[in-house]
Amino acid sequence: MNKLPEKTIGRLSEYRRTLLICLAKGKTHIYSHELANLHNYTAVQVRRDIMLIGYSTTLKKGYDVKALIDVIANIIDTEEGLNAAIIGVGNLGKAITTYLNGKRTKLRIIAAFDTDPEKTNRVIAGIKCYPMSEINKIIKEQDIRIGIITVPPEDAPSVSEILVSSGIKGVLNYTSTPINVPKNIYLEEYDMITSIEKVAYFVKQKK
Amino acid sequence: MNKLPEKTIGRLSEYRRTLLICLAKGKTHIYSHELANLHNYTAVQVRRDIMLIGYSTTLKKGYDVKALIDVIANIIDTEEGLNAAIIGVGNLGKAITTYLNGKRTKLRIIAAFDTDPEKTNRVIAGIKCYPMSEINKIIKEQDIRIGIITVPPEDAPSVSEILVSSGIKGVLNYTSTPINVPKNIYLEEYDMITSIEKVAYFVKQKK
DNA sequence: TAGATTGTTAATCGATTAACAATC
DNA sequence: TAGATTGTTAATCGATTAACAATC
Repeated sequence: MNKLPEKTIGRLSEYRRTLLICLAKGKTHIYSHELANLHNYTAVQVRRDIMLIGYSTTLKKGYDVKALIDVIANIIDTEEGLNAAIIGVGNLGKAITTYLNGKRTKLRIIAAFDTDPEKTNRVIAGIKCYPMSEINKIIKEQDIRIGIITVPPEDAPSVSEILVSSGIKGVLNYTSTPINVPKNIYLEEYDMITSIEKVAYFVKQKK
Repeated sequence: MNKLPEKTIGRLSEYRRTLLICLAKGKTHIYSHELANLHNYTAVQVRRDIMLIGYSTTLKKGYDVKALIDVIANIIDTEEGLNAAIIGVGNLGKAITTYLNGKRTKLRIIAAFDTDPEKTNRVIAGIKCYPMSEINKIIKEQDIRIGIITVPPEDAPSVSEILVSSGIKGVLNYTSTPINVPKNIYLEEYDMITSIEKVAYFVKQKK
């Protein structure tokens, strides 16, 4: 499966979550238009995404929910799972950890880091919190591939550097400071202020 | 200023934050390529965005930081500011409230809602937390235009319905359940699981 | 069969980038 | 002036959608 568009990957992840819920409800098959409606996408969009991953159904009774889940899992997940660490144990760090580790996914947050001595060397939100100085060591020892940055904005660049030099492969930056990473490292940035300001702009337009 | 692309609005919001930091550092002018580098965009992208908002500089010494901030503010902000409410006072709800109200923006989260009687009728993260049953009343009384949903995923659809019927104009959905709103209401959805799974996919590809 | 559905190509739409004239 | 920078159009790239043949 070579080079699926980033947008498609995002939607596949969303489809899977919906499909798992359908499965839990005992639904065995789902039409492209059903899946589309659940996500406010079009049926064509859904069919095209599914085409791209090489799955198809012989029946005209929709896609096999279980089979589709498996195909998506094959694309997104690795068999052994993937370890992640969270850097910055504030409200957001705790929210993400609790949320992600609550789901049964192939992704696990297995370590947290913070500078605050009140927080380090304790178990918070179910995972061990280490002092910042140990990032490099722990990442290597515990084979952590993904780093999630939830520190105050001014610390983002330095944290990002440490992560990169520790050999991390993917970075999720939740601070408002944009960061730079080498091309071979995958970076995703998200800032809430931007989202909220976008909403504000469109609300303003509508008046 | 009619109908700027959504992507441009997002970037303008990001530029502004960077520009404010530049201003605080005493920087009065900034080149398109400087602003671009700070965000991993291209200089053309920056110039084009700025062109679209109708700002231009006579100098060849870069954009006037202060002037550009004002132009962006004119586009995104409303003079009186905009009130928002957060629905669901868990870790994520608290994180967003603290983060947003910490910044000096024209957006204020002025009310929180939760079903948990332990939380209601108290002040949490600096704002009053009301029981869910009062959403309609408070939204109208306090002229709240934006609703931010951070409840458990299964409650998202019902919360969204209440918000819509209370006359909200913009919704930010941070749960993993996609929701539907009428066309005249602006909706932005963000789910962390999807982001992290995207990172996971690309990390996997790179192996 | 008629109607509904899928899979896929081609057309369209939107966003980014290349190219370049104008200007300091 | 030469070099750097901006503003803007045109070209390109990528993503979505329209159209439709095939099939149950």
